[in-house]
Amino acid sequence: MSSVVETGQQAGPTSPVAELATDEMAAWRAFLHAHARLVRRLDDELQAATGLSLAEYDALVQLVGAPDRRLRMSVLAERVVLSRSGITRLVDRLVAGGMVERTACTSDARGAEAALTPIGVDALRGATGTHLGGVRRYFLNTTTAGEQTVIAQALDRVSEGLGRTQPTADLCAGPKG
Amino acid sequence: MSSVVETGQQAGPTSPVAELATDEMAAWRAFLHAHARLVRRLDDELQAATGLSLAEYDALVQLVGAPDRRLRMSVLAERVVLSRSGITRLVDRLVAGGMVERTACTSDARGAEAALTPIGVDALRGATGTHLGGVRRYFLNTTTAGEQTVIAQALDRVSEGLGRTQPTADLCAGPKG
DNA sequence: GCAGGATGGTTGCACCGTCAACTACTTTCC
DNA sequence: GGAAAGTAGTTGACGGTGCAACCATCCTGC
Repeated sequence: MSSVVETGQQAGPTSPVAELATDEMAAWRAFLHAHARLVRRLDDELQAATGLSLAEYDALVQLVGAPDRRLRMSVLAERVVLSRSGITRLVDRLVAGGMVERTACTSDARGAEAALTPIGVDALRGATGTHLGGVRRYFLNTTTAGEQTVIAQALDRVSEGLGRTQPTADLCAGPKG
Repeated sequence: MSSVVETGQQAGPTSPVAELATDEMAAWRAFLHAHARLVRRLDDELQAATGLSLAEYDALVQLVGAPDRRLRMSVLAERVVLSRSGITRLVDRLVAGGMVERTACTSDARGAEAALTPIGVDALRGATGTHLGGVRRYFLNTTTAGEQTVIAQALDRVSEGLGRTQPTADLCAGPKG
């Protein structure tokens, strides 16, 4: 994929995006592209089959795997990669659907916890088939086990790095002090 | 690895989605997670530095690489993985910023084209440094060349499959339909 | 050349997620 | 103990995106 860039009839001293065509960038663009399509498809299918969005499903998965099937709001937010307000709203929806209960945190009166209900467990169970089927069909069946291992390792490392690094702060005096 | 989805029952504290923990699913989860974090970071940095969102930047990149630096709306939509209405609005924003012009399509009066303006080229050139720097810092520097190659190949294959397959309709048709 | 159906693009509306501001509580430090 | 600072979560305002409806144009068959 490097249909990008050539055409440089105006490309003064430097073509503005020459580097986009490199192999490295191919990986990046493949990543972005595959994600967009994959998530769209999976989300559509899940929504059609169960009414759940991918994010909601993800939250249920996190909860079912948590001790006592409950998680602090902020922990859940971190796990599903959502802002605090985002998780508030997502949990609102799950609560409205009876899949989750919001309870006060015993050890910290500021805190709230989201707890999976039996309805939530059922919903998750129902959605899991659809979801895993989709992941398998569109992702796992198209890639080899070896590739999957590489992807998992490499991308975990990427996430790791991002979790800890600050925005750009010490590099260029970016936003967010 | 064993069964996949039969998820029959959820005995006691055991989760009904045990399969989510398999190696394959690890790849999928790493993929989702890395994407969420990476895109968030990159988008924030680009926005802070240039006022452009990642999607807008992507659209500019597509345009600069197109013949005559112009593209039909629908083609642009396909390339940046946006719906038709989404691309209409994105182009609206770029037009408002003077980076793009919307022109009628000479060969098809229904059609519209988005054409990059000199301002758009400048904006793109300015944004490219920030963007590539971010991609390099958070993605390329954290992964090896070999991993990048695997990722590019595997994920291109995934996109390929998704581009052609219809939603859930023809599961059997395979990625060639 | 015209009716009827396909296709390209925009608009109305609803949804989801963010940021900033706010409340309520906890922790720190004097 | 109490003020100040920090943290957890919610809310309001807002922006971006998709879907469905819509209009304009193109294409097909007669």
